[in-house]
Amino acid sequence: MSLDQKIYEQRKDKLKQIEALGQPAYPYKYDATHFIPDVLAKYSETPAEQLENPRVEMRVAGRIMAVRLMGKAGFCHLQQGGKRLQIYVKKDAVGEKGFELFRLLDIGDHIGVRGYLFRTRTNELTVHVDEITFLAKDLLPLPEKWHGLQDVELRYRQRYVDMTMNPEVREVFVKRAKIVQSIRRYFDERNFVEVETPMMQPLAGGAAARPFVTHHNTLDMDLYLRIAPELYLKRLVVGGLERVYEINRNFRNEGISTHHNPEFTMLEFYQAYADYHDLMTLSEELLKQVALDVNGTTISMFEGREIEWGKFQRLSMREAITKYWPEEAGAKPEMAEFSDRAKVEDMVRRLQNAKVSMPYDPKEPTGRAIADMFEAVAEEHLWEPTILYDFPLAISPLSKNKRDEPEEWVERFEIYVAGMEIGNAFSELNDPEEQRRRFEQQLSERARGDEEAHQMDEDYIRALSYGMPPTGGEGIGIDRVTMLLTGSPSIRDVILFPLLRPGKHEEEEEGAEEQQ
RNA sequence: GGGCGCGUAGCUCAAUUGGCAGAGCAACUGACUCUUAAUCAGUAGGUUGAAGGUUCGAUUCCUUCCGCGCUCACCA
Repeated sequence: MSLDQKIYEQRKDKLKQIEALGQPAYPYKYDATHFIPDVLAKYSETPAEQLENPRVEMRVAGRIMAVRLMGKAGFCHLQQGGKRLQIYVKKDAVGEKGFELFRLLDIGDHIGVRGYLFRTRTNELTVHVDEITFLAKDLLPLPEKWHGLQDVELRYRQRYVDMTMNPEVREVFVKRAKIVQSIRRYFDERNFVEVETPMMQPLAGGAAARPFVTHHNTLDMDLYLRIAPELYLKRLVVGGLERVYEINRNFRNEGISTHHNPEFTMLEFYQAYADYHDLMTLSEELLKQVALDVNGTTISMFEGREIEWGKFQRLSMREAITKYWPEEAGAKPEMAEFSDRAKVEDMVRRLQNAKVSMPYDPKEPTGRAIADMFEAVAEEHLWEPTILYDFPLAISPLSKNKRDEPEEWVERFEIYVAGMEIGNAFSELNDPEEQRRRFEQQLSERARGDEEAHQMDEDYIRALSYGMPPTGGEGIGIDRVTMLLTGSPSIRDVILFPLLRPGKHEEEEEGAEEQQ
């Protein structure tokens, strides 16, 4: 028998003994009068004399996280809401049976206690218990009390243990909830309507990514998990929801890294009668507000460096390439050179000669080469919140042409913080005929082997043909914003149950199923 | 997918050049009515991720596989 099983059996036996004392093994409820974090907040400064007269009576519940038993009395720490409150259990106070129960408790058990607040000799706020109510047994041993659960894989697989042992994990997810709450409030206050659009789509559009495929049995049709809600949300703008937003999951069949999880949460919003300049202002205001709501300050720490959310820099893609152009690649390019294919090819060659690693395919459009140059040269330097604007048309099939340079450029920007892309926005293309040409261009990219190129979406073109007002649209990655605002270095630290390979246990079960 | 690293008791970690697989916590028994990583005395707990190879002898060296982490590529 393994140790785990042995402890499991021992504790089941203790549970029987607890029942024999007249306590139900799995009672239905406990009427607590106080919540432990509130008790700590309210009485942490109250001096001992003041707690004596009048006594602060209460019932509190929690999970036992530490036990110090000394013969006929003992101390425990009870954990609730990520905080711990000490309780003092004395045989004289809880009686023979009560103390018998106390001795049968293990670290990890849930109990409720009735008593009053006092301060110990070391001045720790403590509940003086006169009655213990058993609430639930922990049959499996919790990790070591001092180091907690460190194994990263186990932390993700058994998040319930991780959150019990590591209160800072709980904090991250509480903050994540606040981030979403803050975003909702921002848009609700501005008359945006929150909607939910299909996650299973016959065509996976609205972004450049490989989709997951699934199948509907009754209709006998393949469906794709959405890579973006974009095209559906714009159909809604056509239909008269002039301000609309959605916060939900996207699924992309791509690699997994510290910055990528196959399912991730995205905010997308569309505002009729706005262009990308309006969205730049909105984005700055939104992100500053969210930082304030969540952390109470516009400064957050990430990888040991400060991020100031109150101040954004704005750079065009061409400016960024020029600004961070490496010395080894020769003279910085002039603005005009970006419109000349031969000059752009020369820039790529100079970068590659300077040992800057970047992909380049001479058959691809000039615009893609420019975007790749940006990623190779500038992206990592964009630590302070940056609005990077004006993108090549070739990589932006859904954006409106830039009004003063319509041939090669579109009105699109991305938001970068700590070298990470967290947002993408543009003046939405609403000319159905131009949209059809863009899709056709994408189809030829697809034929060339680009699996991520956009597909033709006839119904979307039909929707645009009914007339979409001028509209600005934007997507913001909630997971990455959460990383930045909570100082979490990996996206897996801000996703409760990140995708992992099946563990040993699941593999065995799977094997058993296959044999049936 | 490529490169680097890791996997030892439930948890956190040791183990000299290849030479009897250990500690702390958790668990169990006992003592202890203000402890706080409680203390003290004792007990139990291992297919060293898996399979194979080299060797008198493998946690240690080699091969393959599995899982995880970091990193590069792709992506947001």
